[in-house]
Amino acid sequence: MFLARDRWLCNLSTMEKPLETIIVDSILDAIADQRLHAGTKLGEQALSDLFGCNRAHVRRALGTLTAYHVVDHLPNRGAYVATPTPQDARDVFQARRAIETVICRNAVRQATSEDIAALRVHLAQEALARGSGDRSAAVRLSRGFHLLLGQIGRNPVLLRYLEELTMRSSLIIGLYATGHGTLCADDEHTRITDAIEARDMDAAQDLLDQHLRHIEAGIRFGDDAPVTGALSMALRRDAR
Amino acid sequence: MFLARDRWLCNLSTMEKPLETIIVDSILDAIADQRLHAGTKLGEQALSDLFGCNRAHVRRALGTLTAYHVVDHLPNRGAYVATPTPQDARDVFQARRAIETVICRNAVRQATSEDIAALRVHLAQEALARGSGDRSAAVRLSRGFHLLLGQIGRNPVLLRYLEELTMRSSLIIGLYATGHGTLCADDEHTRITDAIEARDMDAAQDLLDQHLRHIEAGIRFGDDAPVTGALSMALRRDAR
DNA sequence: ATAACACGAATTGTTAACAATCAGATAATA
DNA sequence: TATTATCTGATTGTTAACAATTCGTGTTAT
Repeated sequence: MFLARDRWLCNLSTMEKPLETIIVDSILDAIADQRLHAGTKLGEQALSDLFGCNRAHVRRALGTLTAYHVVDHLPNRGAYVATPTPQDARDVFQARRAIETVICRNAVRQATSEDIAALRVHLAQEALARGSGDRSAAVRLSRGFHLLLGQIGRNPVLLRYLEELTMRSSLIIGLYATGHGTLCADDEHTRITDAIEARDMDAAQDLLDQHLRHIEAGIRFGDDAPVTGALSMALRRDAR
Repeated sequence: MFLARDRWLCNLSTMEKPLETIIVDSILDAIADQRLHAGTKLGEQALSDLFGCNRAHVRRALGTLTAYHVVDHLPNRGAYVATPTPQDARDVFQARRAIETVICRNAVRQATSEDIAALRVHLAQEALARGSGDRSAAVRLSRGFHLLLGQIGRNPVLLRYLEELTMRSSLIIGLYATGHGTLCADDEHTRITDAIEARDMDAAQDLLDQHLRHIEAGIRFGDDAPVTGALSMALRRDAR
């Protein structure tokens, strides 16, 4: 039984992403960068115009985003960027601890020297973004560190869940973040990398668990003011 | 901001499920019951005829099943029931251990007496199905035990992942199961329930972890013979 | 006999038109 | 004035027709 792998490899050379993927990633990036705020309506016509494509494509993209629980789909009313409740936030972070601790142990077990090097490069980028005060890049790179860990862990199932959970975390942090405290986790990433390089499984796991608890502790619940942002403005990725 | 909850409650009285959900659940049940085997083609026209509906509905249903990783979607070729590799199986079971151990601790912490009673009822049903030699019911109820545990844990995020993972597990067991050994876990369910009732968190977690390892150990890799089954025959749920 | 090729049938992917539903505004009534 | 009813524009949901690709079969050439 032959899969369509040759076709994928062929397309990889030209990097022609399928249209739906482009839409999904654009919206996901906009949410991660907090250019799209919770509660923003994602109209089908508006998105069709923005991406110059058919409404059916937008519809499928919104479907997968709904499956990610990153947008809420209200029947006959349309799709809106999800507004996670405080309870949602607790559930998401508990799930992250459950999944990322295992990912972390996998990473310690299987990290190659190239993987460690990639982590160091990423840490440097994080430090750079931090130094230049680019909050948007800092958020994206912070998420990227966890995703990189997930790739090193080499369990696609856990990696996929991690992608979804970090995405929802971005939304949550965007909603409830206190001005500081939520992003001051730079040295924690460094310490986790050190533990991985030292092959200290328990230490790495503990550090990651504590790291996630710190992030969660930096969230202020209570006043939920879902700020509605403009759609076309948020989706242009000039700032990148 | 008002959600469409009233509408849902209204529809709950008449139990009018949305069409797509019916299709998804039918296929999922057929896979869980092993009436649909790995590799079976899920043609859009065939499904449209079977469910007497539009092809677009089938298309969406197949899309969500693809998101579940329960069917593989090959561009321009159609949808097939997924054929998990041995590596997939290992990844899935590692993810299950990561998630279900946390679910189990939640269950110990939050189980009410009604929850315990529900577990006991379920155990009785399992014993009954086992006694009558109904393998299909045994598989479904075995999965149901884990899902019930997930509901008691009261973390919707973890519960959703568990639903997907148990579904994929059904596929895996259907593919690689040795005749016996994979279903002889009845008393393990009982012992887990006992530990939950005794509020012994560590014991419950250990029992569940060992339970999952036993299931995984009962899988024979090596000879993958994806048996293709007939579609219309598999989807009729007379045997239920 | 086997491999390569071509053609037709069947299946998937895309698009646009149509129907149904909802939000907001306007008007009517107590 | 506040409330309800109705109407209109806009948005979502559905359907069917059309285009593109693939699969199986039969043919031909080596």
